[in-house]
Amino acid sequence: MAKTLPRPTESELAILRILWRSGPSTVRQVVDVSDPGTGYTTILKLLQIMTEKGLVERDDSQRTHVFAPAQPAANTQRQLLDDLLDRAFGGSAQTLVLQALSGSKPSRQELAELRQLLNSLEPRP
Amino acid sequence: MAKTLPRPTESELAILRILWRSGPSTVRQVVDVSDPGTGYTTILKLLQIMTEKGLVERDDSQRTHVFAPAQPAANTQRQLLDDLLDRAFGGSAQTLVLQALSGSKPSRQELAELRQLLNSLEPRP
DNA sequence: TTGGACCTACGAAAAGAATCGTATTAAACC
DNA sequence: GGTTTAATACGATTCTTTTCGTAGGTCCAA
Repeated sequence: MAKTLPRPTESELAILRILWRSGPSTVRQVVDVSDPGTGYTTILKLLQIMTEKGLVERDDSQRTHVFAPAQPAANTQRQLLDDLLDRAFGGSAQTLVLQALSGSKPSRQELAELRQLLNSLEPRP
Repeated sequence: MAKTLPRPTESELAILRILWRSGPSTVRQVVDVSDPGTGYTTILKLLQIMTEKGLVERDDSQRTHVFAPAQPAANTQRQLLDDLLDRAFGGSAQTLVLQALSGSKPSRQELAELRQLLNSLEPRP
């Protein structure tokens, strides 16, 4: 069963974003694409903590360990979204969607895709 | 000009939610609808901090002060949404919207409103 | 006019995050 | 073999957030 992981903190999320994009990475690799000025041991420590929390999985079969996200991006994103929904939007997904849409200037292309999504969601009799 | 306020912390947001729902309130009133077990001075202190940050406005013309949100809910929600968008979704509003929609089961009514919104967003020739 | 109820201010402890210095170990190189 | 290079582990420090105790002021009722 997929037990629910703790919500990643701000810096943890920054690292997860990198891992999602780059795939399994060593500390060095993460450092290389992180905000310049971030110390090596800082990121190492974070990855250690994240391993304890279960947010990432560590392959230590080689001397240089390799870290990978424990969950696909979509899962975590979903979790964060639900979370924000609860905390700030009173649980109304609609309000959230409206805000997201009304702010961005979606292209015609995006609008079309959204229409299609709406259609697919329409409850069919 | 409306300078941008700092992002509210978790507990600050909890209080904002109450103020958005109840309107301007005294400390006592906030306490009464907060999680039971939360101390009076805890909430008072939070409101003081929030006042400093500019998140709420305080009317101290009476002995018992009254606190009101500095921004309408929509503004802050918008800010939080943009923020999450950046931090977790790589800035793609569409991905976010898709996740939000595909998870909830929007009612026919909601779908209709969304369609209408889409129409209003359609770039007119 | 004093005692109790209720308010705000303030400081500080406790808990959680983020950052880094230092120690130690392992590999690689000469 | 011994030195340099590069990795992990760990503790300490700093910063932020949360929580609350205590002190001091104001109002009102007995």
